[in-house]
Amino acid sequence: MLTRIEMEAYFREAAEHCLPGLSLDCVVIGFHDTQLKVLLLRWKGTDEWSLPGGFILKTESIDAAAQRVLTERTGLDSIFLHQFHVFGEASRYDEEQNWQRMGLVMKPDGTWPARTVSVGYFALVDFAQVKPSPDALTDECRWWEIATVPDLLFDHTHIVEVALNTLRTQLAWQPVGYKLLPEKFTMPDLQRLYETILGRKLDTRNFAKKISALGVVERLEERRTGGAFKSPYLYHFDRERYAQALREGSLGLG
Amino acid sequence: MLTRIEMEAYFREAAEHCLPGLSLDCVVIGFHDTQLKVLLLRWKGTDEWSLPGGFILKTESIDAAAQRVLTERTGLDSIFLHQFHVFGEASRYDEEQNWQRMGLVMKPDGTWPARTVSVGYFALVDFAQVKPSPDALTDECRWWEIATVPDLLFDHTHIVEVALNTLRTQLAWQPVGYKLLPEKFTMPDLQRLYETILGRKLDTRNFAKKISALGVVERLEERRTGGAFKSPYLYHFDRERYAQALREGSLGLG
DNA sequence: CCAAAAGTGTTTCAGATACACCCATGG
DNA sequence: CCATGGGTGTATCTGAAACACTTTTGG
Repeated sequence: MLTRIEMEAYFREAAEHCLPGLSLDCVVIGFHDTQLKVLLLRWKGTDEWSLPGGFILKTESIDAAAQRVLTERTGLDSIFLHQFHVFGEASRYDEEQNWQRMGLVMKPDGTWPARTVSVGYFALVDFAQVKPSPDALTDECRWWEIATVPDLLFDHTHIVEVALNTLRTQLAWQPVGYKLLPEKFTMPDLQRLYETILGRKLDTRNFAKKISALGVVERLEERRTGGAFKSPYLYHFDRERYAQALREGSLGLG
Repeated sequence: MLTRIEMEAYFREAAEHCLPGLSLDCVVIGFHDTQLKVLLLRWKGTDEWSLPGGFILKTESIDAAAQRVLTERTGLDSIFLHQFHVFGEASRYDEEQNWQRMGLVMKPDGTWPARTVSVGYFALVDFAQVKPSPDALTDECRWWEIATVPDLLFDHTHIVEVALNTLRTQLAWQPVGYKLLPEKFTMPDLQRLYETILGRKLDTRNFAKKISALGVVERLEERRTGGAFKSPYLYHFDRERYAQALREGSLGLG
């Protein structure tokens, strides 16, 4: 449980160096084991989870702040980030209940932290490269399957929903495959990824045909061995052609 | 030119009732005479133009604030608004030059107004319904053709660019026709609108065929008379089917 | 040898594109 | 009567969807 001392130090620090009333929250998305995952933090001494987020330094751009926050949480240093929405409902921080769930105590003057507007980012990361680490206010940082995410603090459940919706509708213009898959991947990997995001099955032959026709991937001699059953070929993206397909919005697939 | 008194009153007012460091700017888009137009304000006693914008009351959601700001500028009271991006570069308000262009004088302590983060909205409105009116700090409020928009204050030129790009890439999911055209319109009106946004000519027969196939419009008995040449039929949108086509993203048209 | 995933081509259909002429209207 | 934009149908092509069997591998 957070002590009053810890909480006060945290907010004093933020008030001094950061923009007032503005924060950011990141929906970090990874893909593993045919599932989309999202990175969540658990608040000290509680069972309450929230998105990784933070404040913006007075001399820092919001994009840079998001990078900084995520570098600390994931150990990665050049993360694909996309700002997707601002959450500015007057009520989003109004409820005392949320602060109590976090294990925060009231400020000495009997009030709770004031209304904050939050800028939402989604990050697309290679699951395998991330080393999740909690911060001073949280006990744990780990991946959750999208389908099993618990009820989050504040409006974070809503923020996750909006992020996923945005990802779906912008599938054609976002580097989903490029950023979520490792350097080398198999055609079934890529297909599972699209199926998961779109929420429906795709035809194997048509999928392979379309991806090949776009020329965004190159097949390697290598195969992935060690799994059960027939060993699939490995592929990697052709950086140039992938970028071009994104510009033209031809990676929507349906 | 704005006096120090006026400026001070304005910022004192804002500081007292509004969220600090946060503003919003609106790219109000209309369509007239085969051209997209944007609504701009001219600052008192200067030739400098900017987007209509404002601050967010402490108890108000950002969306509500945008509605409020635009109601005052356009005379409309239920405007289609879409939040599309947050502009949070640390440098966007840094340059004294911008404040000087606006005709603002330095604050008494020798500083300029501090960094502000701005939430960008685009509004789609029926050109004919708008009654542009300036506010206390501006002399004039009027439509500009997109192609002839002058160099705007701060990063507003950039904001307009981002708004138009967003409009183009989200064409399939935004109620562009429904909101930009009047109640009754002709097929050529609708086609010109799409051509303008997409930046290319479309085939008349194919366009009419596709729109009809989607069933989003209904042809009226009435024709538009008074123009030169053959009188075109009038149409109106089928509200239900239009909404459905938007949900399915089938109004992209190529 | 069996179970399960990987890999591969052809046919069919729908939607997109290309294309040209007559009509109505105001000046 | 003429200049200009409005209105309409068909043939063709391209890309999407439907569809099944053989191969490989570990257990």
